[in-house]
Amino acid sequence: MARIKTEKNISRKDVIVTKAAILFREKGFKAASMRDLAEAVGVEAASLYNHIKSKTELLHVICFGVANRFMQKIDEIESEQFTALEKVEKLLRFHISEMINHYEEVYVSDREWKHLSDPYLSNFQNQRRIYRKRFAAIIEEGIRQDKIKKIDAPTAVLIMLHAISGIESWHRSTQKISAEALEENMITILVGGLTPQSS
Amino acid sequence: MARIKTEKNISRKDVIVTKAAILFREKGFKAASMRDLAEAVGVEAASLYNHIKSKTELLHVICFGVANRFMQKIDEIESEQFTALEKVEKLLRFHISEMINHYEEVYVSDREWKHLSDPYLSNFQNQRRIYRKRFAAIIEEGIRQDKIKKIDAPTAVLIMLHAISGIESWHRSTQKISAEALEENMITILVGGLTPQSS
DNA sequence: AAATGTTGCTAACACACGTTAGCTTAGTAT
DNA sequence: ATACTAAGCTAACGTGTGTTAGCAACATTT
Repeated sequence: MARIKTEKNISRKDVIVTKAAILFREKGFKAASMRDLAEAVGVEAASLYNHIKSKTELLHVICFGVANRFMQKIDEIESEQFTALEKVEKLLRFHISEMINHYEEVYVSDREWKHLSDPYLSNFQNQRRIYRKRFAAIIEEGIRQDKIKKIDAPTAVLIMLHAISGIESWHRSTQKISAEALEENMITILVGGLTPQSS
Repeated sequence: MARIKTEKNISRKDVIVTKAAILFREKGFKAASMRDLAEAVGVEAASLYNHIKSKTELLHVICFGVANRFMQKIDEIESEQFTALEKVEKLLRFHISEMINHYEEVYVSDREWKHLSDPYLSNFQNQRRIYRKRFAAIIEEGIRQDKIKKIDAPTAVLIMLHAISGIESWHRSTQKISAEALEENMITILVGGLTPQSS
């Protein structure tokens, strides 16, 4: 009888969620089976149900865990006294570090949220829409103050968020540059693309 | 008995592939069933197999169709006499217009290629790797000529390709700006992020 | 009109999936 | 030691999946 190993302050459910994120990332939510997950955890499939309600619950936990962290961060940044451009940069750096350090969860939340079922699905989509609007509002503030190029703010948000999700490729790459170098390069290109001095 | 409607020069297989791309985009490859596809085409599931070999064949056709168009374009651009920055811009504009005009196929090729099976899978991954290296080489050429900022070229490629895949969100958005405006905004931000005058 | 290939249908297969029921064993508290 | 809960196991369920076999209807050529 194989027990799920736990350390202090880490419940068996947490272990399952973490392994699920890895699996969902590499195979996709639909293609990853509970039997796959069970094997990764070192247990029979049915045993998982002593700790979780359903496969979809795992997706809920992952997606909303990530979404909440981003919401909390934008709350924090909005309430502080920075220029619009500094706020954008701080937000970008947070996105980058989340993508680097919580790769699996962020990736899954980004790509697999479609498979949420409906009370959760529309909730998630709402949060996402609101987040992007708040991000766009910061950029528009910068435009009004002539600190950011006169561009379409929602488009800029869209570019940045997706650009950052490209870290996925970096993660799997064999010849990686360092995480710090990656972050600086991204900031250079993305913030550089916003500031008006250029061409 | 419901026949698949065809127009001139469009085979029944083409009709199926096109509908499959739409379905794979909105539900994901694994979640879209052959019965779903059959319904979309207006036929029974088994009848599809008079035109195609397997579900995976549909994914092959979609993915390699897209990949080949990009390969052909980069061949063309490399062989012409432009500055590195012009080449980058041309490539970006091609990506953008492909994403706008062949949304479903490009999106599926981008997100669902993982579900290819192995002779095709590694082939596809190879093509992708090569394409990105060639793109990066163009950027490095620009850096050597001091026309592009001293950044890590593979990172720049990664940012741009993923940024463009963000057009997905634009496509589903209700209050869209025009396709032309979208293209100009993206070029402004992305090319602006490369050129050295900024900050 | 006959013959032939094309395209569809129904029925069914084998299999993988998420999940439940019922039971056993391991750990914890009394 | 005893009782209780937590966590595992085996077996099995119902359902949905991709796909095949065999047959009927249509379209096209002879």
